Amino acid sequence: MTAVFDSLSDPLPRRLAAGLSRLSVALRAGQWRLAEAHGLTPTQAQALALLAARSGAARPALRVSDIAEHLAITRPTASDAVTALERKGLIRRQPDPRDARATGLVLTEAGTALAREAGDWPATLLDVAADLPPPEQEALLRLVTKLIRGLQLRGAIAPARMCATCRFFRPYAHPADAATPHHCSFVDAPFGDRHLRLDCAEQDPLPDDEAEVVWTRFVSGPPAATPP
Amino acid sequence: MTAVFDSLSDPLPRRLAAGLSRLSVALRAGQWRLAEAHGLTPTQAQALALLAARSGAARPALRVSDIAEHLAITRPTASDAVTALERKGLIRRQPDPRDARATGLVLTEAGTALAREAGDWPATLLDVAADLPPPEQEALLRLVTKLIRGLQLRGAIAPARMCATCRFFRPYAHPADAATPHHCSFVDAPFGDRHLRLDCAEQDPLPDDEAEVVWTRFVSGPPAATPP
DNA sequence: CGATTATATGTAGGACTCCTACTCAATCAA
DNA sequence: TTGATTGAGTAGGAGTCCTACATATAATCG
Repeated sequence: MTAVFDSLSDPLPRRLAAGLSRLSVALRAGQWRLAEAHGLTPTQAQALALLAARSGAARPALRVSDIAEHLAITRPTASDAVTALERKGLIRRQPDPRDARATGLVLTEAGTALAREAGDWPATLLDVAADLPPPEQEALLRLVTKLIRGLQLRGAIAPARMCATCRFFRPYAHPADAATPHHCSFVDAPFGDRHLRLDCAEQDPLPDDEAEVVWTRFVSGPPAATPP
Repeated sequence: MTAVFDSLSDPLPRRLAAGLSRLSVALRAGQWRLAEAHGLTPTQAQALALLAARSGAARPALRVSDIAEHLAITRPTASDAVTALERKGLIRRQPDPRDARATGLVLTEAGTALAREAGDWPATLLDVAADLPPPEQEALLRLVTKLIRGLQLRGAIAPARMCATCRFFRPYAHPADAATPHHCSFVDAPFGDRHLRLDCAEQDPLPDDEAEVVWTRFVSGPPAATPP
């Protein structure tokens, strides 16, 4: 069972961290190139993309502290980035009707247009991901979902609007259908692991205790076939 | 085969990139906390860790440009970080005997000690990785290996000293042994996916064409059982 | 040998990141 | 109404990260 290498090697989690860190280096470098081509910095581009993803006529405008939380930076740093975006004419600050202390952030037209181009992902990363066989893409998505959930539970990351903790998510509602075993009761349609979302606009988060239940059902995999 | 969600969703590679980006955000934030606790910045800590990992009495000292390449930053930025580390007494610059233009970077004793503490990974990330069931850790390591290889082939990342492109790597040399199907001819021992390394000190890279052959054998999985 | 050309590093300057500590105004709770 | 909390911003400082440019050495080619 145990092999020579078990005592020779770093523990697996440590090597995983190292690997993810290597990916992170490449990702950050790619974001620099991409953002820079549009006169932005990675932080600005991420903030712009976040605003674009979360802007809806019906939803309240994001605030500076939302940006800070989502990018895991301090509020002053987020404030810096927002100031830069405002100076570049990509966003506007407007008073928040709900709270006179707060400032809502809204995209200008120029900002909306730029978010579409600069908010994308480095082409290299997309290419590499696309080169994986589809089943492995699916497996990776599921693993990444787990990691994000773990980070979220430990408070290391802002809550993601993911299927796995959504009110509309019914894991393995169609156990007989291997391709699309889950069900989304928002659009009322079956879907599979390959459709799992990490930032769905329609997501409605469950309270922690209920989320835990749904999550457990999701990670446990399909229920065993019922004996006759 | 196709479901409603196939047309509703972002393509899977795009969602994967988004997910990896979320992990990257958390990782970078964690690196800030960790490095800061030791009076460093993430870049400085990464440079220090790199020097610690690659320092061997027998090996030539790393140079500034090696740091820049590995961290995917420009040489001036790497030069800045190295200057800061030198000012803090953690490394020394010494003339390179092979090339009078170059500067070799060596850790001081203080630097060696600090690299051990500050060069580690954020505890949160290690915990989250360790919480995955071991088979999933193994699967993730294999997937991350593939992504890194892909980034490397596209020149987006410095060559990693990974098993999968090493002269001593014999993928599926023991096809009958599911737990440790590979073989490392450096230590002359069998090992499995869970032992795959991404930065092995003993790695000896194969030339591109031979690496391609070994890589293909690795990603193809175990050979089909021989018919009787 | 001497004149390129390439390489390794470093400097300069500027925009931005990122932090802590602080101010200010609005809100909430007692 | 007083006092604590919250959202935003400022101030100041070290560091990141870039593009250009400067300097020295090395390799190459007549």
